[in-house]
Amino acid sequence: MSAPYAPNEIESKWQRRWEADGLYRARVDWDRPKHYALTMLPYPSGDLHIGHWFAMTPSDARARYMRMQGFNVLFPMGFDAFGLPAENAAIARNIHPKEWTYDNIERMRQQLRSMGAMFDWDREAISCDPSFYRWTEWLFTKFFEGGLAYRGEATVNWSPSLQTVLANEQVIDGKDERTGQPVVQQQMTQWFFQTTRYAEELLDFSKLEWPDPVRTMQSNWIGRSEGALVTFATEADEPIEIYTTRPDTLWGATFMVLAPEHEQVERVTRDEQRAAIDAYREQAAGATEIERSNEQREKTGVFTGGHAVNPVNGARIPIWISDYVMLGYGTGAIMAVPAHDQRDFDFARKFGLEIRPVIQPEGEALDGETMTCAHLGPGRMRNSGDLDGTPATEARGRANPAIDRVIDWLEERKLGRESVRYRLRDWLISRQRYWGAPIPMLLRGDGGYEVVPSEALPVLLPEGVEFMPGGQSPLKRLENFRQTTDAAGNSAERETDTMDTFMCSSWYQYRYLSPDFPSGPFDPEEAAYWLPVDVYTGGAEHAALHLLYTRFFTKAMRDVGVFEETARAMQRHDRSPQGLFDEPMLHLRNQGDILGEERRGDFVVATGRHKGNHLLADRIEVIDAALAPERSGDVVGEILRRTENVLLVADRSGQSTAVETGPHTQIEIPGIEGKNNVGQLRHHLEIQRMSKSKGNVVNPDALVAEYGADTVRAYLMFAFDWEKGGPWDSQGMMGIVRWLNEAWELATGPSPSEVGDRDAEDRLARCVHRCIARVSESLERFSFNTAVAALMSLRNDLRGARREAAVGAEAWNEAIRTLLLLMAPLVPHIAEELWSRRGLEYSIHQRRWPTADPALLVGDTIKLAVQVNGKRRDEIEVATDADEDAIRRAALASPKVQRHLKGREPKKIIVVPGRLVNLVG
RNA sequence: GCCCGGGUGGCGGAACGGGUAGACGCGGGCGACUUAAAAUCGCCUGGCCCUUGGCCAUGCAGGUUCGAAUCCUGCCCCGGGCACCA
Repeated sequence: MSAPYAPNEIESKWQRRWEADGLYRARVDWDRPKHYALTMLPYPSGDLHIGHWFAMTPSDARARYMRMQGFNVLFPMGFDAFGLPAENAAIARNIHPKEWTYDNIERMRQQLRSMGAMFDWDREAISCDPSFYRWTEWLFTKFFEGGLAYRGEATVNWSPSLQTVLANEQVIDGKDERTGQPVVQQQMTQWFFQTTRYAEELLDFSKLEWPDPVRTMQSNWIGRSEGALVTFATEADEPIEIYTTRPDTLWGATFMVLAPEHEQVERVTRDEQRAAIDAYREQAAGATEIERSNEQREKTGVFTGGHAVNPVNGARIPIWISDYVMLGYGTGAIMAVPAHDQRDFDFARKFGLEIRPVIQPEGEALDGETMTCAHLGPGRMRNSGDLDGTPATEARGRANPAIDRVIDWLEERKLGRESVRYRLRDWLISRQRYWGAPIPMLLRGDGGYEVVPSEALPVLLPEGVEFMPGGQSPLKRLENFRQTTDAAGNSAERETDTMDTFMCSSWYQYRYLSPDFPSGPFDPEEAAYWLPVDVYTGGAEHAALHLLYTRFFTKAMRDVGVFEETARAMQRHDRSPQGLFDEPMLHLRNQGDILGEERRGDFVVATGRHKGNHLLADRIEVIDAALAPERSGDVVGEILRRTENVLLVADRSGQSTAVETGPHTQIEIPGIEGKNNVGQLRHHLEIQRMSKSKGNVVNPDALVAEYGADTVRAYLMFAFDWEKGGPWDSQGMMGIVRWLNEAWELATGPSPSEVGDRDAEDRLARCVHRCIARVSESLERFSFNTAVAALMSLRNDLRGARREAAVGAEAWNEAIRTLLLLMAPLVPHIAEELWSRRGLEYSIHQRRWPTADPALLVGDTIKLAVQVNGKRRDEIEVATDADEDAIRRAALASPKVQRHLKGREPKKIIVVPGRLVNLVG
């Protein structure tokens, strides 16, 4: 009898051995095909959680599978280490952000090692390390020199609680996406990247194999629209340009609206309206995004007193201002067509402005006086001069005949021109915080900006600084940091803002290639071989942020020439660089989220006295829920929630009562000795996102200690659809425990028989080869749960074979050998241990993946379902190579089939090879 | 409101371009072993009925097809994203 499976002993042993042997070091080898597998790097927040395991261990299994398939696989890991939490910890606990960050990294590195993943730790990159951020800074200077980074004034999102500005992508519903704190709009001068220059290219996903939802989200975020720019003359002799996607409704424009911040407001406003306009502008400037949207879209606005002329029909129309027009989109000014735009309609109704229908729907006469909502559908143009009768469809842009004709009409008369606009804004990368890469720019005495030269990089983040409770960056007050000299030796002021941390994660995949490379962001020789990333895995929450930024970054790097040397290196190795630097990651897969487990709350009997509608409890006893009907008390039921000392208890009828406990309340929990307190009572846990405050987090370290890393890995892969995730189920782990225990016994035990039986061995070989095919195909398409299922099936087959005791040593050894190879990517430690115990050559992870023998995937005979009129009635067994005629005869020979045909001849017989035969009567 | 996903046993989930629905596992039931429990092993496990057989079943209602979880139309739920973008 051999020793039982003891995961904790074997796992650390193999982890040490693999590390000592450098088993997972990836080295350039032009004779082998490469595979760059990348999984999103963690932020070093403190501890690795189960979500990290769920993201990384299946990615590791896929990388290992590719390696066994013969690819030279690079699978690196690092830390996205700049960011606010470190700085907040510094303020709260008086620890330097650097110390906090590196302590966390040290702990998380150990936790990551416990996964048994094939991370190449020689390539580890940490974004807050000067050797890394030196090149983040350098890339900024390249972008600046290439005209892609600029300093500009814009309406930006200022977070008072974080004391910094944020990019549009980082603001959701007027709140900061990470903390949920409100954000205000302010005009500020900041550093930007010209992401908008790439809007069109970013909309092209043709080179990418990315999930549909991510592509849609990015497309929506970029928000391309086709329309026209039209200039309206005004009585103030101040022509105003507007952007519209509906030039076909120009004849229905009955007023204009400018954004309150629009610079021409000043000049079109007439004196009698100036006071009202100024008041409105002031109020709009102070409002947060939330306040603007909180008003239930009730339209507000003020008349400027000025008028414009509609260029298409000469109509005199009033000019208003309103905060429903955004300065940052289009030209910040619109023509209002209330008859065909709901927002304009609402505004016109509120302020009694004219509504003039110019698109006539089929069979219905629109009347501006009586309309109750804007008409947005198709129709024909009317009240539109020569263009009356042109059909307007629901299509957008030139695809709509009305829009198409009107744009041509405008261009012929020089009244306007076709224009494409995007919702996407330039990326605001300045942050008024300390813990980030300094922006390597100097403000000269003459007011111009210059870059810190490459030799002087990195601009080091000064360490001896004092943190203020408010969060203001200490860099601003650090005179010896600020005061410096420019290239000419004149005194200059250093930029004290740092860069958005999304900059670091936009290019980290390149630093991994050579994290110590001293003369560039990456070694072109490494890049020439490894780029681009073949498979990228991680959470879908980054769809519009990180994943859009990194695409922009790669294109920008390409355009400022960062990849030129890499391209030359590729050509030296006969690899064409054509198109290889257009996109960072070719294939993307998103895993879902693991949610908290549902748990019943304790069932309690509470007695005490009622006060109002709640109970002051003298005694609370936890009972078996099944006994509840037999017990009586003042309140009997399940604890739904606990807030401090107040329990919310729901009785059988669903009615809930607040039960208040005090120091004298006697609490009895069977199984917990001594005096119990209210904190030991368990409340109901709903399925929701895991968080410490909800008490529903699953700690992977504890699971690894109890079951071993392989079990945790396999369970995460087996229990969920990886792309979907779902609620944790602590009971399910036992299925994996049983599987691995039995695999251990099968592989360490003797073969079932001394002498083999041909038939039994043949049957087993078929099971093995079917398993090879299923596991391969599953891992190929990231279907980890079916890969584990196939391996469990093989375990069942092997169990059956052992019981039958008809398989000889040779066939058995071959089956076990293949089983271990197939298990290796998913559960690397136990596979290695069993491999070694069976005396096979180290390491299993360097062996080739088995291939399924097609001859063994099909038997001599095959079972076919027989349907009569599409309903399954019987099953027949025929020779695999039986022709249609033989199948027909066999089907007709079935008594069950004959009964259902009721003696009639079938009109038609459909034979689906390998599947079924359907007799239609 | 608009745009994406998705609704399959008690539960997690299978079912490659329409072809035997429910693989694999959890949970549950019965039995074996055991003084007992756990562990382990064996069998059963979508529902219903007139039970060597049959009927109904993939959110609901239709449709296309010899055949639909899969395709089409309409509706209902759930999850996510965007949200005065002119």
